Amino acid sequence: MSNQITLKKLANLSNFSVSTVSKALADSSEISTKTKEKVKKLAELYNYTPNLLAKSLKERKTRTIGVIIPNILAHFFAKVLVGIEKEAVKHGYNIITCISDESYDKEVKSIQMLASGSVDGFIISISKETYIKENYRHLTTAISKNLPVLLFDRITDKVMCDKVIINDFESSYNATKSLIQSGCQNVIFISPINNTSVGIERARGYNEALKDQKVPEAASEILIIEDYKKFAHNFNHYIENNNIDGILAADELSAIYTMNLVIGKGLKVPEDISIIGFTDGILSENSNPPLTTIDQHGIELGKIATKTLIKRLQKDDITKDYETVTLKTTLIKRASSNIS
Amino acid sequence: MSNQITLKKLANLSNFSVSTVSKALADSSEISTKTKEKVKKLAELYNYTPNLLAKSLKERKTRTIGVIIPNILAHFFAKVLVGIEKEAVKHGYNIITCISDESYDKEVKSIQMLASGSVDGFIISISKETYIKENYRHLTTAISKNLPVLLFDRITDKVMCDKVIINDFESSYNATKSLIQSGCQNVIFISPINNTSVGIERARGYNEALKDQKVPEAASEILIIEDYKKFAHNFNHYIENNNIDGILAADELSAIYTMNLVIGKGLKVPEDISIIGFTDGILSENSNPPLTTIDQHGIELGKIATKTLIKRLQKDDITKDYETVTLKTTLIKRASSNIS
DNA sequence: CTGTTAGCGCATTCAT
DNA sequence: ATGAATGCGCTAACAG
Repeated sequence: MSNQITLKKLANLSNFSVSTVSKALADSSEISTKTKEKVKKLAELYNYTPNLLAKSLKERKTRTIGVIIPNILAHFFAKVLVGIEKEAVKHGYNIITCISDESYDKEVKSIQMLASGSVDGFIISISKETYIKENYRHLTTAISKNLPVLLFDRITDKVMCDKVIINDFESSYNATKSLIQSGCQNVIFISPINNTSVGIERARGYNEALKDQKVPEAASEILIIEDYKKFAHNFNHYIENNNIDGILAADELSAIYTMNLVIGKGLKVPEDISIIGFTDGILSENSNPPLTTIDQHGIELGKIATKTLIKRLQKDDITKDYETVTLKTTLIKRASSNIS
Repeated sequence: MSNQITLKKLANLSNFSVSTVSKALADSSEISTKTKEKVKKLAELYNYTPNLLAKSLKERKTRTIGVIIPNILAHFFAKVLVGIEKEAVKHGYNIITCISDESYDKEVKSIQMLASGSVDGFIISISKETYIKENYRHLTTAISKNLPVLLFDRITDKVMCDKVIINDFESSYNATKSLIQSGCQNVIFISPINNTSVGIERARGYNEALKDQKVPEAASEILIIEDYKKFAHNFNHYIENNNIDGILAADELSAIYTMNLVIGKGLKVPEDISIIGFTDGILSENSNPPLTTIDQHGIELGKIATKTLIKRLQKDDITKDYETVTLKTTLIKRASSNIS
């Protein structure tokens, strides 16, 4: 740490006691105006800033939020992080960010570490591996230690807490419906997030829409991406043998990646195949053709998540009246589809 | 904070004193094996984890690094952050991330806040606005408080500290040279980071290469991007009146954005115009055509920055033998250019 | 109005 | 081998 100026030093310099200095700086009504002025001037002069660690220890709260994100390179999560950071700063909170990298172990370790006094609560999106292990004890443990948890986007029913999500089912349902109404007969669904809550809901929306639209003998196929290289191989094969004219992808990268495969095959987008993706990120905006996409409003989501958590932090009883906020997405029409 | 289990509670439960428990858990040679066993078992049972805040306060170090980044939505910075986080965790450090959003005020405030006991040192990339204000006092102040600062990518001569950069001049020089050698006669340079150290070096590399290659009557033009919308307007105009056949862009987004403008004008890439960008990100890889780009090895850069800072943190005298690490970039040839 | 005292949770020096 | 006492920097109850 550092050669910091402390209350003690200020006390020595001013010939007041430590507590008087402390109160003076806090503008306590107990202290005379003269003393306050003197002390404040001195503090200014020496550029005093209170040691936040000591303050946190004393007050038993840190004004810091722990954020656990699966992958910062996905534009959606980066956007959410921007929103979280902005809103946190606005309320005088700091954030400590950990990247789980889709690993259960890293998620657990990060939470354990931060739960040892470093944060007042958590904002978390669950890693893929955690869904596979189906073990959410690290989350419930945190809550039982009085550290509120807010889950966003990738959530689970197994943990009782505040949640902020988007209307995944509906968004997916509507996008699929739009594709069909624009003339697509054979729409497939592509997902690299198959086992997350989000992936499941989006797949369900796709399936329901197909059912409701009753296209005779329509394709109904969900292609899972685990490894992009392998997927490219399989997809190229698939597209030769199947008469596809519409694709809904569960995230941004998979949409763009698939679009490039389609174009690479000599097919035209959207003339031969219409494509819609999720997340309105930098990729969708700048692809060629630009991608029709479902804007998840990541920054807004991050802000709301943070607001909700901070509200929770200010409550006495942390385990009551949990709320689940569901944000509405926006379909942004661009040249990769013909939907109206 | 929380209903944490503390040394004190463990002491009560075990009928040992706080200090004995503390020593036992630290495996001190002063304590008998039996006592150690008892205490450790109890600690395990109650899931004891030391309060890091108290530990930090006591030991006067936090094992936390403050990271200040201009914009997390730029893929390069996101990659660096991944590297920083990975390396930090590896050494038992946490990171607190602040996004300056290219604002001087936010940069200053973040550093002030974190300098009040929350971190042991900083990893920073300077905001655009800070370059304009030319005020780096917040950085030198941190250093004088014994909080080491490491600058990466966007650096300044005005602050003495460790630095990690890439060979911007050389990379830009070589890219320009490659374009010319591939047959380009009129190469322009496009930069949205005009007033940063990085932007200046890259522009210098471009200019030097033009000079050395001695193309007769070659174009030599640097287009600055401040607002993308305005730039689009100007560029469309520019390209109608100038016979351009090569573009070097100072970052990834500007490269892709410009490429789309070019294509929108009905020109072919790379047949009519070759394009090279900086940063090997998700955009370059998935654009159409894929972008020839200068890989800055962001993740690696982040790791090295973190390693360097941690090394510094372990030194006694923090103000000696500063080092500047310069990483070599890699030119990745893709279809947006014809370079060999 | 100001100062003394105590305590947040921990590590550590100094008794015993 | 164990425990008491001290202090990291701060706030706050209590005393004067």
